[in-house]
Amino acid sequence: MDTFQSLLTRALSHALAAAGLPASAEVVPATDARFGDYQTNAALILAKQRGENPRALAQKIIEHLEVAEWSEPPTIAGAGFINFSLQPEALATHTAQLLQDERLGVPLAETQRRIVIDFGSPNVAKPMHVGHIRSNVLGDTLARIAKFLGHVVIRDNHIGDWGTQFGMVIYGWKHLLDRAALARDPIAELVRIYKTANDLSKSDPAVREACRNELVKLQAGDAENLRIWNECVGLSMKEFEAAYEILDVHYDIQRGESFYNERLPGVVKRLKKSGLAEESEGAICVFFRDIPELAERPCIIQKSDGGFNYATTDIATIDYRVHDLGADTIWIVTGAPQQLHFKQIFEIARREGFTTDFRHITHGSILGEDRKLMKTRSGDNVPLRDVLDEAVVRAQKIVEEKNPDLDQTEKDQIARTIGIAAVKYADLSQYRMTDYVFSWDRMLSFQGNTAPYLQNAYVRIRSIFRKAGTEFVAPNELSLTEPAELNLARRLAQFAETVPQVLNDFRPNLLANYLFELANAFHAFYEACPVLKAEETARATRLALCELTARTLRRGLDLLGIQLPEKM
RNA sequence: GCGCCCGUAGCUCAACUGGAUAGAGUGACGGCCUCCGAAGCCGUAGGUUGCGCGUUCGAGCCGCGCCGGGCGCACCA
Repeated sequence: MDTFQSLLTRALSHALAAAGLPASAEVVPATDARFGDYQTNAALILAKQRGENPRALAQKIIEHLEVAEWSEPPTIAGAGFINFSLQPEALATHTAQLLQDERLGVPLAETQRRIVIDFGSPNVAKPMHVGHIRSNVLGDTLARIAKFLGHVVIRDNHIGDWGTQFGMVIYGWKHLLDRAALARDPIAELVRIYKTANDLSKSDPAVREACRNELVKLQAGDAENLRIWNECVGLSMKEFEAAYEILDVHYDIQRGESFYNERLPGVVKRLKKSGLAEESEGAICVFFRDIPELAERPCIIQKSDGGFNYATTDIATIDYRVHDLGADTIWIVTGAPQQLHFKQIFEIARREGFTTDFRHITHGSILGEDRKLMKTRSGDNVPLRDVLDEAVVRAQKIVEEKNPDLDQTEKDQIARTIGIAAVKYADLSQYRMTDYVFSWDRMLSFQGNTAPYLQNAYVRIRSIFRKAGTEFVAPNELSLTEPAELNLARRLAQFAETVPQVLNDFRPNLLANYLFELANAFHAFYEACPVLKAEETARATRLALCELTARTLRRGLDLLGIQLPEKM
């Protein structure tokens, strides 16, 4: 089924053609309700190009517009806008159709793509902290939406399981490990031995040398070091999996950096052979002398000591994703600091002849109280688990206060659903590029534009259906008369227009904002229009609106990776 | 020094990619539970969109220059 926006856009194209005008123009949602529901500035744009009077041109377009099936007669306003107001009957028909549509009107993407989405990428032997929420939640949501729009999606967790830090971890494991502490909290103990080894190696050259030897042995395939490495990876993975379970974030594949290890020499050989890479100051580099902003910034793919680095790994990773996984599109979700790196990597891939659609999807940082980046090293970062635990605890208090009569297991379940949702939504509902200072209260707010507000709308609907006591049957016809009913129907119709828009610039906050407005329209409807007590036709219509709102909320929140309780 | 990102109500954020009188939440103040769940609804107050030029019918959005904050710039990832 079509959205009103696409129906009107098509009608506009026909009208422009009929009027002998260039037929590319767009109808967009009205910027303000007092201008109607949709608008187009086609006349303004064309008038400028042709040096004509915009209002006269608008009049000419209107004469050819055939939109009576959905809209009141279009009007000209302001400098030459054409405004459309949907007819109540058209909205009623549309709402009835949405109730028959599994996809709630959301169209499939025109061309289906095969997308590898790289997000999360935690490092072994390091704890997950608040900063990891962003990449995980953003990447997971984009994956869900891409999939819903019909793309083939492969979510890949590019785990940091290889690299120089393992020299210190293994040294620490052999000389500093406290087995009891490891059993209690494996990651904390791994961090401790890593930090200690790191500190020691700074002051003691012998330790530094020992660490480097452990690394060399690991890379040479030493059995014991491999065993230790494996155990560290296993312990970290267990920790990650627990977080993913709580966050409801999932991966299709997990290819750590170690997976690409044996491919690295081939990468360097290939790039040297093709002339893209050259030696400089003992290292093998790719230069971008023809690109001004990269001219002074070569990309090192082999260090002067012969070792490889993450650039080498990332080139091998692209290779694997395109050739082995068949990706035609790769999305990499990371923080903004890595922008230069991926600019280089993508440029190398292009020079090698890759035609893949590469996107580096960056996000802002979570800052500490000092307005500085929260770094793993600095120690003042907040562990992910603490945030999630605190979220649940705060939710428990409120559930206890609002709904003390529920039994305890139900209360716990609800608190978990609400608390985790609040954390995820706090991040998803804002523009991905903005930095913000971490604050418990902002992340764990349950009022206003928050997940619990949306969940509450859903819960109110579930409550109505429990009281109604009958299975919902979609009526053939609706009759929308009250302003609150019409408003809600309008919002419901916009879901299909909003979801695809998220992927234009990778902005889940557009969907979050939409859902907030939908919930707001529902709450207003709920206050203004009694459902169960209404007379028969109004009751049927209102139940239908409730059902469609519930389905839209469920689908929309599912795309954001947020779950719904039946009660709260 | 060069490059990227951000600057919007006291605070936290929107603004559908250049549209009309810049909108929400929160905090403050005032109303609404005899009625489907008040985690709600309705209202009031709050703005030189960091500053200055420019582009055009029209700028929070585009260009140039400043100011402030964050991040990155050769062998860590």
